[in-house]
Amino acid sequence: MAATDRALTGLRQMIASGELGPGAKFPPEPELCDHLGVSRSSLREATRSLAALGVIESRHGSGTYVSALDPAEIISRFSLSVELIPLEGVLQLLEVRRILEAHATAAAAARQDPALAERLAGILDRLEATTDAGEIQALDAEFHGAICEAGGNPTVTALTGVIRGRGGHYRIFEPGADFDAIKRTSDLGHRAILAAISHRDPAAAATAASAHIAQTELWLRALRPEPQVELPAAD
Amino acid sequence: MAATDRALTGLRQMIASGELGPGAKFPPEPELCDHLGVSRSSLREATRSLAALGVIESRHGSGTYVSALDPAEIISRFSLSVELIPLEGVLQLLEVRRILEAHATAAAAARQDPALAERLAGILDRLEATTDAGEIQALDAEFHGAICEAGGNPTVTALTGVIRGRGGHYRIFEPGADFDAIKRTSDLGHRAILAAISHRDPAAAATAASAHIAQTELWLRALRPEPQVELPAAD
DNA sequence: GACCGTAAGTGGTCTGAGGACTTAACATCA
DNA sequence: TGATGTTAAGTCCTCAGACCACTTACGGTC
Repeated sequence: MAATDRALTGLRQMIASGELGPGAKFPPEPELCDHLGVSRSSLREATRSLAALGVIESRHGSGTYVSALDPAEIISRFSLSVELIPLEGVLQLLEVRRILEAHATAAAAARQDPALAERLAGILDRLEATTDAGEIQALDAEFHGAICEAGGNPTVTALTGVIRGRGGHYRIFEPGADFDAIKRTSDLGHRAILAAISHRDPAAAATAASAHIAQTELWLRALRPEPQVELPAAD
Repeated sequence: MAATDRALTGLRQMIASGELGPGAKFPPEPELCDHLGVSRSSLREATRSLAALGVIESRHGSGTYVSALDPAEIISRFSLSVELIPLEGVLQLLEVRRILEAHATAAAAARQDPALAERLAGILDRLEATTDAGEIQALDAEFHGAICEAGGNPTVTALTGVIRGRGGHYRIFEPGADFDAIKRTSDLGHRAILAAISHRDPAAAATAASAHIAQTELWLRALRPEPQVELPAAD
């Protein structure tokens, strides 16, 4: 087994075995090198790998620690890779978001929290009053994020957040030919979601959220058509 | 900005800008070091980070390449971190699996594919005939995996697969006090799912899948109770 | 008791060297 | 001509040593 893989396996094993729990501190690098039988370079490449995955954190001058191992935080790390996925993959991810967010929106509607409806109404008031692309994206994220949070599963909130962030890069809301129509449709979709939540109607909330995100998927397909399919290679 | 972060940002930028698409080859390390203004150590730590996230691949003796950037493959990389998440987080993830797999199972039921039902029946015949923990886990994964695949969204298949793999580590099916009762309930759940798919009843399929996974969540809670809550620290 | 400077501990970065693997060009032989 | 084995170039992998930057805690000073 290669040196870096040996180090990687060793570090993961230290966590998986329970030797080091969330927040625990690793021994200093020289000691770990000795223990794992690799050079400092290889050890550092292994720790970087785990840090990228959100499993450990290195703090300059302090030490290397096991992260909180919180699924929401780990999923957030995914944005580094999700942001590079091309359109075809983003559409697959948007279906995931649609399914999860429909569920979370229904759960939020079932919660009977007047404060939530009030907060959401305030966000929509601001959202409907602006035409700035960046502000639209931020308020949209705040709206959906608040709903997911009320849904009660932080993992779902993190996952939908990552996907929403990726979709936002396509900037559907740049002023252009169909800007007015798209913006109006989007605003209406948000109001439908809010109405369902205010009426404490989970089924309607799920339907409204699902329809709203499905609409986004259609816009993405229309605005950024897929590249030509490559000719099949003979092999 | 730190050296490794500079390299990381630079590498990601090369992909995000479209300069390098899926499968493209990066320049040799010395050239990249020059271009990014960092040493080879820092560059290599950056490439390791992106490799851990499934964004790039280094091939010994050949070169460094952009990965296929396929969301299913990228999600698979997640298993490295998900496998270390403690129970409380796993339960949050299992809810994600329940939601997604209910959806995928419904989609599979709507597909009207007799070959699928036949294949699933074969898997269940073998599953019901064994009491070996490892074999149960493998066949269970094959059953649910085949259904998700038929659902049509590879990203959903990958995500549910990663979560299922983590849950499997708890080995609910180790022979023990309640083994017979658990096994029988599980087998019945699988048959209910298959019946819904065979009858092309998406709603029933979603319900059956959801109930089956919810049952797994209950077993996990029961068999591996959460650790004691820590006393709140004064700060 | 509060503040500050110092020193030890620890991760971050750079340089240089040699090894291991892949790939393709080339020579050889049937 | 075609297949095969050899060679060399290209590239990533690993190691070692040195120095820098940051954090933390100790002890002194006011």
